[in-house]
Amino acid sequence: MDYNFNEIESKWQRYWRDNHTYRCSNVSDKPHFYVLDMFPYPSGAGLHVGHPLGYIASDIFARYKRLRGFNVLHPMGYDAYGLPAEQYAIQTGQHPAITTEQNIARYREQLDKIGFSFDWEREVRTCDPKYYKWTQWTFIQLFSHYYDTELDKAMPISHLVEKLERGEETTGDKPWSEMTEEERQDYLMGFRLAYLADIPVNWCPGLGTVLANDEVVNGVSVRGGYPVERKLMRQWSLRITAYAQRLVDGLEQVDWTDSLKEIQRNWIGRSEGAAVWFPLDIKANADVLPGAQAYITQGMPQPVPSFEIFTTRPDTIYGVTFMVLCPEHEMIEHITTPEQRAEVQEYVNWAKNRSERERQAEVKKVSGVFTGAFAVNPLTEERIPIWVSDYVLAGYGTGAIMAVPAHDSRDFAFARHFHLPIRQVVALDPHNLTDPETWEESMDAKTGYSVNSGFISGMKVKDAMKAVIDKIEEMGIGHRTVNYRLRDAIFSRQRYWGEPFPVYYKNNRPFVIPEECLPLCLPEIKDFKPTSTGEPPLGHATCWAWDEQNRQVVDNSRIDNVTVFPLELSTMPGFAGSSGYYLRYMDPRNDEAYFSREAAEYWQNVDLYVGGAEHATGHLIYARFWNKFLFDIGLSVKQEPFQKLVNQGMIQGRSNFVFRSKTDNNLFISKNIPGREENTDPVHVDISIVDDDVLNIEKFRAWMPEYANARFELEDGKYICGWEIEKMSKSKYNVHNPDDLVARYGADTLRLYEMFLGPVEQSKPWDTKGIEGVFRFLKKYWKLFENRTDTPAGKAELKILHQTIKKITDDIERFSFNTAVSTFMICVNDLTDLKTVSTDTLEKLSVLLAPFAPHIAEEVYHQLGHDTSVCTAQWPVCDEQMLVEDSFTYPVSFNGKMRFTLDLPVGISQQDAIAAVKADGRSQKWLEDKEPKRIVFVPNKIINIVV
RNA sequence: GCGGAUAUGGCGUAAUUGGUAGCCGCGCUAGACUUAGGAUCUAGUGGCGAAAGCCGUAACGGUUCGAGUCCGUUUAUCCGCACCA
Repeated sequence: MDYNFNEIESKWQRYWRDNHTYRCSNVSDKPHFYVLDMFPYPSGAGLHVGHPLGYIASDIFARYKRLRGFNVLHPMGYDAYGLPAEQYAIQTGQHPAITTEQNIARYREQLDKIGFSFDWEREVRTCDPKYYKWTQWTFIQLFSHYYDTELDKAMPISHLVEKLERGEETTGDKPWSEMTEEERQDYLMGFRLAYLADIPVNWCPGLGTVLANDEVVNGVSVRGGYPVERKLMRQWSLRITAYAQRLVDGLEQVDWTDSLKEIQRNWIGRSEGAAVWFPLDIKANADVLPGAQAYITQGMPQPVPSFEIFTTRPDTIYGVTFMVLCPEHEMIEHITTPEQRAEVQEYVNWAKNRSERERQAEVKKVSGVFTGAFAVNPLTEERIPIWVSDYVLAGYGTGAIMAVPAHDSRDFAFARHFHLPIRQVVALDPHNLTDPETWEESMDAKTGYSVNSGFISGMKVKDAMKAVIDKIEEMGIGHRTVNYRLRDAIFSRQRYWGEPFPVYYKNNRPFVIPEECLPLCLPEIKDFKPTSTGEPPLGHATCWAWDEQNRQVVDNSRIDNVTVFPLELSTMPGFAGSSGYYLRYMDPRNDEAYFSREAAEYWQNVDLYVGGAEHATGHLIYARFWNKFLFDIGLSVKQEPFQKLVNQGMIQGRSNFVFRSKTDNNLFISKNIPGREENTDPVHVDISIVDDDVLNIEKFRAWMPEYANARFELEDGKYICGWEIEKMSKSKYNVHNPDDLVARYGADTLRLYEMFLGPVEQSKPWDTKGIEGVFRFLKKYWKLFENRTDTPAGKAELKILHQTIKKITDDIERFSFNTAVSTFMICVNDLTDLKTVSTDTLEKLSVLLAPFAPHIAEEVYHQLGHDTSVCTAQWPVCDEQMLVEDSFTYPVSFNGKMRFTLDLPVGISQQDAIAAVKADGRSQKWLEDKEPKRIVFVPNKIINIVV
């Protein structure tokens, strides 16, 4: 009988479902293991062959761990909130919930065909109220906590209030006791981990929403590619910056690739340095001081208005020749001299109205303006001019810098452009200085010695840094500090299809609804566009007000701002739902809590997380932050959520193009015809109507109406298409669908082939050609099984089996699934050479193969007489005795060059081995009767003789 | 510009971690079986050479008895960040 994968696969998929084979319990004596995939956003395009790559790898590992006796949690769910379904709703009016539901059904159907071992009873969907109840709950907790820098953890906001009441903590301008209730609320808002504030945001008019930093690349939105502008808006944010240090430190604990850790470190961008106060030169600025009086810094030795700068190079403070403020700096208007006012005003306005994209595109252009004001270098008491320029960013440090043009390339370019002085204060050779005015570039490296620098002259850069910081701390004009590039995460989206905020507004101030009233369900609306007044889509909801007394959502008409208040109109961003889903899988049906303490204690954290590296600065940072917060408030039991992380590579597509004439829309010119390049434009063509880059002309004409009358200029009677490796996408017509491959070769072949393509971590273009090879392997395995014998295995057979057990086990542990598939092929080839194979060997082999090709393994296992699933079998153990050799074939080399091989008994001594080499006739040619100068003998490795 | 990674036959890749480079598969060549196609099977397949042999892991150099593997310099490709003071 032939290998009938269709029958086998549908039979066992049904069996696994009916028998709940992959159901996983939270109660078990077995050791636990948690294997997680990044849950997908169910897009309308369905799965292509790239999506299952990571799922197959994690499925193999999960199945392997089960066979090794672990209780394995291997769940799957859907990241169901997202922009595409909502954009589709705007275009068609179809409710995103319906679109999402349909897409999920399609995903599930496709996933089921591949034979994954997910415990579907634990499925979660981020758009399910039973799930997002806990997303909202976490938001309430974030709102009700602040970061206590002394305890270095999140604490209830009431803890801060108590400290303020006891006077252990001071508020600055106005004491807590004198504040009104509203002033107190506003003050506390500056500490809450989820807070509302006017902040510059990435506003995307094309999508009608704000976006987080990781959702914007090169000034345009990741989704849709619309331009993004800077805008000041009142928005919810998460104070992720409070966790910056812990997010850096935590990277030491986890088993991730160095490159991914490095990406996160860069994103967090920790830099050590100093904060220094530069006082204004009061004499020079006499006429501009009045408004600046408000900037007298607390704790300064003299009550002089000053501004704070941040520097990583305190050692260069003697080289400061000017200061620069960012255009948004609030002190500009108070210090600018009347003569400079018009010019400064104009510059600030120009900078403000520049789009983010323009600013980034013109980074190399130097611009700026002098304020007319001067500051005093606190160490040299020198008078230094204050400038404004947009190369200083408002969002980093204090938005003000001390410029050291000799040792900072940006300051250097600025100084050159405006003819400001450049003073060298660091030199590799202190006795051999050159005139900085002749330099072509600044000397930025943190090496060498300080020069022209008062008390630090002659010190090494590193020592000088420390000395300067010590000095400014002693003088009370600054201190040692750490700055992070990481920004707080903007948490509001002016969108419909997301989690509603459990927030209502009383006197314009936000209040959270009581936890017991969750979930606050997303209201129905008919129009998914922003309202005519520019409010988010939830502005269309008619029943979206909070009755404080009766604790329920009521009709908008009842809003009186006494007992009934308006609810928040923004919704949460995509990362809200995905930041804690891995925890919910541990206890997904719990209605009393996010997840029980027992479940968390049992599963701890994710042992193996598989997914794409594109989430490095998004999901993988947010989830770590989320988890650390839940750890602080006693829910999560581990600081780091994902112990080991494997990034699967991206499967790219190979697109085909036809070349359409620029002058004649119906004419297509074959690739290699001279002049084709100048006279045509490439147009994507569906890869299914191209074979080996040769276009099927009939199918092309039938493909789309606009091509019905296409004419062609052929070469050798064929139309040759162009090709390119691109991202696999529906719009590029280069998608390979897993369903087609499953129908043609079966799921087991698809699984094996995806693994066989190469290391899981590597990106590569999809190429279906080689799939026949693994299909052939399964057919050979099946044939082997049909020709089995009941006689016990011989020595040769046992050796092959145990070699395979050893190698496969090792390959899986190393996550090297491509070599594992090769190992299987070698094994089956070797066994085929033996003519017959024992049932015992086949049974063990079926267990080894079960993680990779579960359907055929299950069929073989059952036909060999088992009535339980191969998933519950025991992983075979390698009997090392079987692999012991009595002789080893030594490569014998002379002067490092291999000359011949020699079979010698295992365990032979060096003396005997050398004697054997000398006795061998072939060695005479190389020895030439000379005594060897040196002999290298590595048992079971090599014999090398140096003559 | 800064940071990270990668580089091996016509192609995807492998190499017990410093010990016979090219396993396994695709493709290709020849043959067997078939009316034919498909499927299957056998043999061959890094380059040069009739052969012995020589050369060969992006390039150059180094360490070593021995380097794809370790070190240095360079080149190319991919990814991340990008006025972050």
